[in-house]
This record gives sequence, structure tokens and C-alpha cells, in this order.
Amino acid sequence: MSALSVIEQRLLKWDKLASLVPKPKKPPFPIDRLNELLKVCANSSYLRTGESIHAHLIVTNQSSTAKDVYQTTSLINLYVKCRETVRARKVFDLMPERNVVSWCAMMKGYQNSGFDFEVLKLFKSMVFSGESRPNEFVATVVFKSCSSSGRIEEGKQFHGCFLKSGLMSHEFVRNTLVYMYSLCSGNGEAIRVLDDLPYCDLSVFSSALSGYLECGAFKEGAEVLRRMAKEDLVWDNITYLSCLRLCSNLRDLNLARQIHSRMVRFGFNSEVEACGAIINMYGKCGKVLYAQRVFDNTHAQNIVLNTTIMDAYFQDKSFEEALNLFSKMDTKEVPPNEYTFAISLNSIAELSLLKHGDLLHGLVLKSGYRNHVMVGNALVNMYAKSGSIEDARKAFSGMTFRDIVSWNTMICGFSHHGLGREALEAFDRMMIAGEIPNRITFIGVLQACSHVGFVEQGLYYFNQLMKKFDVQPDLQHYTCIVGLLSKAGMFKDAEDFMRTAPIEWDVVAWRALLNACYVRRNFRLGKKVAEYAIYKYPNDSGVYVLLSNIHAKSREWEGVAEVRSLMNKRGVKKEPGVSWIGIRNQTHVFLAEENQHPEITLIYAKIKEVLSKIRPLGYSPDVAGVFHDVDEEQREDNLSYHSEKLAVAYGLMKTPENSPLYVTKNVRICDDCHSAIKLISKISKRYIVIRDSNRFHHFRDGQCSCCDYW
DNA sequence: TACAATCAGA
Repeated sequence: MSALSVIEQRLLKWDKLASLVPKPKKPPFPIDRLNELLKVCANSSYLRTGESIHAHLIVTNQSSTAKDVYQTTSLINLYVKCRETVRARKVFDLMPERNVVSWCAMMKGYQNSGFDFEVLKLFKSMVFSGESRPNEFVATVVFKSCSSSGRIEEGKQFHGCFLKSGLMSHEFVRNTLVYMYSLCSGNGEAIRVLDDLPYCDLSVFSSALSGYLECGAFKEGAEVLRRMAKEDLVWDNITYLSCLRLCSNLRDLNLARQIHSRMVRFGFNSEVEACGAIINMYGKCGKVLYAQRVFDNTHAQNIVLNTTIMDAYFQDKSFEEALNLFSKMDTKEVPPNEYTFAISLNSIAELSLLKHGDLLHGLVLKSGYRNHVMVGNALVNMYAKSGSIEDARKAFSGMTFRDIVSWNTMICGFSHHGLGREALEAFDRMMIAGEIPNRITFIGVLQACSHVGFVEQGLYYFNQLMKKFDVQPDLQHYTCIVGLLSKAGMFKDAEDFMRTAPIEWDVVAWRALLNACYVRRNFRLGKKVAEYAIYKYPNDSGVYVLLSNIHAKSREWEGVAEVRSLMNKRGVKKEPGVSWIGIRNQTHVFLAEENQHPEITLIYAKIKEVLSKIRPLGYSPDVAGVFHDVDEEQREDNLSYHSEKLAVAYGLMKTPENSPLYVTKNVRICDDCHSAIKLISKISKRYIVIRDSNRFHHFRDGQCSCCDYW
């Protein structure tokens, strides 16, 4: 045998031998590594990978047996984090044995999907089953669920229960407890809890503050801030941001400046978020110029800062300035987003610039923001306030998503346009859509009823539906009812209502009543009411003007003169009337006694011409009678100076025949102009829309949509 | 565990 074959034979033998030796099994993937993997999958929402691990565990028979509670809990955690609550629950239910972490993971799952009730149910069954005792993690989850579902009574019971088991000493438990009380219990209970604590750290103050901020209890928030400031604590930037938010909401400039200076002292004013918050705060406190200064000193530029400063101008009612900022924005560097569009559209709405609104609408479509609720709402608002309720309706029905604001905007839009029926229909459709009405919804419908004289419906909404939806009527609602009753001529009821309503009336309510006296020609009551209102609110020019109008309508010229001299004596100035009209992207503004406009002579001539045409139709220029002390010729001249007539005349001159005119006026339209414009709409065959300070008038063919009932 | 920005109204 050759040497070679000997080796071959040996090799062969070994080979056989090797085949007899059992192959070593691949070692199982170490369990702790699997759990780590599951954790990674959970935290990154890798559902597919997590599922494969789950499958692997089932196949290799490493799962679902009693042994590994820890591992199954990781699976629950995986499904919970991937928002697969039902599957998590299946795994949970199959566990023969659970520990407190399993319970807690499942509870968190429900919490994250918004099923707070399930959280509490699970907690109770955990306690009853006696399987495990709650720990501090469970306690925080429970308190948080009570907070977000408003279950304060149950929360109090749990508080007692955790107190007994000694869990309240944990920092996080305390924080969530305080948060719960501040968010859900209006009567300063959180502050009492704070006072009972032996020692408060920053986080517990912070929790109380954010709860109060969130539920809008700013007074209590300020109280917390006061206590916090007394302690010797180092604030972090979350604290500062909360404080800034508090100031914004309280509109407390004094506090605002203190916080700002503290931020400067401790160097917290350099980050872009902080700057944004400061700008916003000054804007909300009515100090645009401060806001502008902070903005100018902020070197970082982004869309939020730009939008915030725009909003500051919007809050200041400087709508033109807000729009200027928009057009000055370098849209390449800082492209506008939904907030920017919303503020711009709202500015346009306040100015009634229909043409600009259309333009911006186009921009919205191009930039792909059309499906944002915020933008949709702003579009509806813009069209409604710019006079085109039809376009508002279109924008509304084109919305993919709607919220309560969308519905309210539409309802209030209908109301402003005197479309009571449509407003109530929108309300019904809103109920069908499952939206819950709030106080503003009811202001909208009550106002709608008031505009068209639906007394019964109005009272039904006020007395029945508001209760049903648990909306507490406030001054604004009560004032709507005063308007509703008195404008319908039911002065006795209005009087009784005002006498018995459990509310402190303000000048607006009295003006509403007074206005109704004027419209309904109840001059006797009107004078009485005006006397009282002037006594009570000696600086409110509105009541003087109304009284003067009443005197004029009842042709008591000396009364008119008296009011005028009283106003002079007290230095009360009436708001000058301003009207404007948009023509080819240009806005033309007219003042009551306008003489600035370059084409003013032509405008006067146009007015003369138009008035001479409508006089044969029954127009007589002394309806308002305000200018009783001048001769006929002069009187017509004076009336023709009214800003809305100037605007309409200019519109007639500058726009093609048949095109509609949209005019906006800052104060209530006067009687004389109202009747003149009715006739102008007839002879010119124009559709004329006038927005005055409280509603829209649509003039067409000699009629006005308000039916002379405004 | 995240908090710099719209909004409807007598």
C-alpha cells in the first residue's frame, strides 16, 4: 500500500467518523439579546422585524410559556409602541402570569391610544386580582389618564389610595398628581397640594403651571408663578417658556417685562424658540413695537419668527402691516406655511380685500396647503368677511377636514350675511357631523336668529340647547338675547330679561337695546335708555350717536343740538366714518368728508347725477335729518359726503356695468345712505354689498337683504 | 414627557 493510499484511507475513516458525530446544534439566539432587539423594534416602531422575532419565539417554542414574563412584556411593549393595542392585549390576556411591568405596559398602551377609561379599568382589575401591587410608574399612568379624561373624582380616590401605599413620595407621582389637579379642578386645588408639600422643586411647579396653562386657568397659573418666584430655584428654559405663555394669555405687560429681563439676566434669551416666545408675548400684550425690536435683534431667521411678528401686527389690528410683511418675506429663503397663510388670509378678511384674497387663494392651491384645516378655515373666513358668502360656502364644502372652528366660521358667516335659515341648517349639519357646539357656535346662531327675527328659535337655542350641551351662557349670549327680543319689537320682554338675567350688563348690551329702539321707532323708551346709558358710560361715543339719531328721527332738533354740545363739553369724539372699495387690486379709502382723492370732483359730480336719478323714485335726502339746520341744497351736499356714498359712486365710475360692488365701512351704515343705495342698486342694475360694523347688506334691485331690519 | 406661530364673537 502506498503511503498515499494510507492517508486516503485514514481520511476516509475520519470522514465516516465525522459523519457519526452529531453536528453541533446552532446555539439558540441568546434571550437577552432578543429582548434587546425587541426593545429596539419597539422604540423605532419596526413592527415587521418585531413580528418576526415574535414568530421566531413561537416556532422555537420560547414564548408564551409561563417562564418568561419579562420577554412577553417586551412583546406587549413592542405592540403598544407600534400602536397595535388590540394585539398587545391578546398577548397580555394569554399570559399565565404577569408582573407590575406587564400591567403598566398594557395601561400605557391604552393611554397612548386615548382609551383612558380602559386604563382605569385595567388598573382596577389589577388591584382586585391582587396579582401585583401598583408601583410609582403605574401611579403616574393612572393620574395622567384621570387628567386627560377629566375624571377628577376618581383621581381623588386614587390619590388617597396611593397616599396610603406610600407612592406619593415619588417625584413623578407628585408631579402628575399636581398636573391633574391643576388641569381638572378649577378651584385652586393644585395650589393647596403645593402648599402642603414639605418642599417644592422646579418640576412640581412646572407641572402645576402647565396644567393651569392648558386649561386656561391663568389666574391660578400666576399664583403658581408667584410661589415659584419666591423659592430660590434655578429656572430652566421650559420654566421660562411657560412663563412667557402665561404672560401672553394674561396680557400682563408688567409681568412680561419682568420675565423678559430675568431671561436676559440669566442668558436665556438667545435661542430662537425663546425669541419667538418673547415676540409672541409682546404681541399679545399689545406692544408690537417691543415685539418688532426683539425681532430686529434676532439674527436667526425662520418661518415661525416671521409668522409670529406678522401675528403681532394682526393682534394690533395693523392688518396692512401684517400683509406688508408677508409680501416682503423672501419666499425662497423662508417659504410660507399654513400659519403664514392663515394670518395673511385673516388680515385680508379684516380689510375685506376680496381681490387680494382670491390671489392668495391661488397661492395656497399652488403651494399645496389647501388641505390644512387652519388654511381652510381662514379661506372660509376671508370670503365671508370680504362679502362673498357664496365663495365662503364653496371653500367650506371643499374642505377635506373640518373642525369646530370651520363650522363656527361658516355659521357666523351666514349670520353676518343675514342668512338665518342657512346658519341654523349649518348648525344641524354640524350636529350630524358629530361636532360639539361651543360658546361661539351659540353666539353665531343666536346672532343669526336676531338678524332675521327668529325669536322662538333663538330662545330655544338659548334656553334648551345651551343647557343640553353644557355651555354656560355669558355676557355675549345674554346680549344676543337682548338684541333678539328688542329688535323684534318685544320691548317688554327685553326689559324683563334685562332686569332678571343674572349678569352684569355692559355698554354693548345697552347699545343693542338702544339700536333696537331706533330701528323700531320706540323713541320714548330709547330716550330713557340713552339717558341711563350716558349717565353710566359718559365716555362711550356710541350711545351719544344713537341718542342723537333717535332725536333726529323724531325730528327733535334741539335734542340733537344738545347731544352734540354735551359731547363737545365732555370731549367725546365720535368715530369718523371710513369706507373703502377695492378696484383692480387698488384699495380706495374715503373719509366722511373726503377731499383727498385725486378724482374727488368727478366723484361729487357722479353723486349728484345719481341722486337726481333716484329722487323721482322717492328718495328724499332728509331721512336722517341730521343736517336739519341747513337749507335743502346744502343738506344734500352734506349727505353726499358720507363715505359709503363716495365709495359706491367711485365704484360705479370705475367698474364695468353689471359688475358687483363691494364696499366696507367701519361704522354702522346710516339710514340715508341705506335708502339711497337701495335705489342706486335699482337704477344702475348693480349688486352692491356693503359690510358695516355689524353685518352685511346685499343691495339688489331696490331691496336690501336686511329688509331694513338692522 | 414636550410646551416659539393661525382661528370663529355682542
